[in-house]
Amino acid sequence: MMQSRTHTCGQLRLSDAGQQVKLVGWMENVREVGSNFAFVVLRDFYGTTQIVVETPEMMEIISGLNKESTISVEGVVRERSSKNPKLPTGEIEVVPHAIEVLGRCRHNSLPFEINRSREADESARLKYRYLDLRNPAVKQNIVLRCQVVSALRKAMTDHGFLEITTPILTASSPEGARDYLVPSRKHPGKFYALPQAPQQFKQLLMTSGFDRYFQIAPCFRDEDARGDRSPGEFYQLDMEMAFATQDDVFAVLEDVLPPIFAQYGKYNIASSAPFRRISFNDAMETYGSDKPDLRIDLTVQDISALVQDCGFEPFAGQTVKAVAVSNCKLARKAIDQLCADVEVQSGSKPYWFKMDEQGQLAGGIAKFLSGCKDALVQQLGLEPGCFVGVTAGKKLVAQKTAGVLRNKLGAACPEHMDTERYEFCWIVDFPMYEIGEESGQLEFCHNPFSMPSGGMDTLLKAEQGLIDPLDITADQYDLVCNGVELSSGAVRNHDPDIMIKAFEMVRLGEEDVKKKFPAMYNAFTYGAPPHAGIAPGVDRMVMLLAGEPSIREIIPFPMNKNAQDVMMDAPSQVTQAQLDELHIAVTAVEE
RNA sequence: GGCCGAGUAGUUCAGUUGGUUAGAACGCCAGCCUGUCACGCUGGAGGUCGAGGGUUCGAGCCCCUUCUCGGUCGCCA
Repeated sequence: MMQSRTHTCGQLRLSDAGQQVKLVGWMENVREVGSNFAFVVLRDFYGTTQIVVETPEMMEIISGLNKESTISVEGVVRERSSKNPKLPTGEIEVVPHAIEVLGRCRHNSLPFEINRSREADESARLKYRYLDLRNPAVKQNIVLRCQVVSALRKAMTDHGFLEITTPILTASSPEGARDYLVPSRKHPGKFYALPQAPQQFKQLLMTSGFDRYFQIAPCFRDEDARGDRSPGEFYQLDMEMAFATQDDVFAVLEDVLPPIFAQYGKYNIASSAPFRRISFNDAMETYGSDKPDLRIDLTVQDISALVQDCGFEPFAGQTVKAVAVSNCKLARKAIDQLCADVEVQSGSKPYWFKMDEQGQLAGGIAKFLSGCKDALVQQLGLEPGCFVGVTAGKKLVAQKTAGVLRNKLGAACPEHMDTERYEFCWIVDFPMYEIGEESGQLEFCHNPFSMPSGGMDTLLKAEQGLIDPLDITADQYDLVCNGVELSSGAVRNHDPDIMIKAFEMVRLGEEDVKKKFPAMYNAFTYGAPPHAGIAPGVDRMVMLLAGEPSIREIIPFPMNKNAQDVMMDAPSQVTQAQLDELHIAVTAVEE
């Protein structure tokens, strides 16, 4: 029976000198100095400790081993004759009298060097994720994730929320993202679906009388990946509150999140309650985005009226937006690169000009603007050294391009962006309906669960033509932090009559509501509480806290961009027998 | 699915106007080294230049096709 370790590799200090100890871990490095003398770096989860091998017997064991083998070391702690102040354990070393090989590493060269794995090819990292995770810098993000999840659980529990798990095998939902389907063995031709979110279950819990629910909920959506969106599966801090308003939901997160962000974040400053509230329309108008990064002090201004007729063809009859940057030190080359980046990301070309030190408009499109210089100077508050980025197009295009431009300018001009903090805001008053691009008709803008602001009255007025359906807002909100959409939430529509009316606006009716959400609709006819909720993305929160640009850095075992697990080889082929049992005929199999 | 970028040694990369035997660093192997800690020194092995086709006397480099990975847009109630 193996005796347990007495200490971890991060534990021993000078005060332990003279002690008999047993350490276990991975052989991270061996530095041979002379033929019978070597330093071994032993690493475990907690740290590293130097082992000094001084005898031929110990040397023989060590020299026959590849790096990354696991060993146990029994020996005596000794003060180093040459200390390393960079290491917590740098004042001591362990002199072994027994070394046991626990798990020999059979490979004398690894796919990448453990401590430099972050520089390695990402496919290799994902295939050998278990090696990648040995890198303390990689592992630390996963530790952070655990700490954050734990802190969230505690905070939610402290606020009186119950964590309730909801089914993973459930029914396909007709709205939203593409479902992951699971074939049913007992019911030929029928399928379960993995939940895109526990949306309907949590609303049913409210109807059941649970007052405050939360869950660190796995969600599954078969949609393409992004840098900040993992394909397939992700986790949400899903929550819902009965008899609650928008303000009640805001109050909970304004209480829960800032301390966690300040404690676990890369930056230790987070906005305090109450977070700024910005209407969707204002956000689009002022920041060119429904997820504005408030760390950037630049805003978007409308200069359509001033420049539409200036003779510059792309401005004619279009909405024109400007982002003015005072005291801008960007070189011409940097400006060109920035504009190119904006065009790639937004799909629309930005323009620019600046005011030189003599107070003249210069560069870019300046020559078209001589006729409206005074008006521009006044509206944009131009002074010598100002750079002005300009976007044009249909209103939404001009806004969104200006939003991208604003972000790029913020990143390029440090004096206009304080990166070292977490700036939260709520985006509120989202439109309930929009004109669908394909259908050309009125459609739900976001989700049909949200309560139209003003309830039945608003819908009736719209029906009577007293208000434009496009002006109807929903009691729906987003939580945004540093330009990242952390979450969507809403006051739910708990009234079957208002639900039907909301559906009628988009040419659907009671039958459609019943068909799409049978359990929820029926449940609401038995007396439902008004309720509201939200579901911040756990992965994105951890990403922000870790300061990582890729979501894969904060997921223990991430899939690649094409939704493959290259380590486990998923998705993979299955046997014909499995398919037969599930009543599935695969028509085309590629190998 | 569209657009952009990348693919050269185990790893990270360089490779000029198309021209001799494709280089460096790290890692690996061998030797030397008794206080290293990114140990050092000397030497060595290691390449289908993602794949296929084409142009050329000659292709890592130019052209076409294709595959893979990443970014971005579409998509994500």
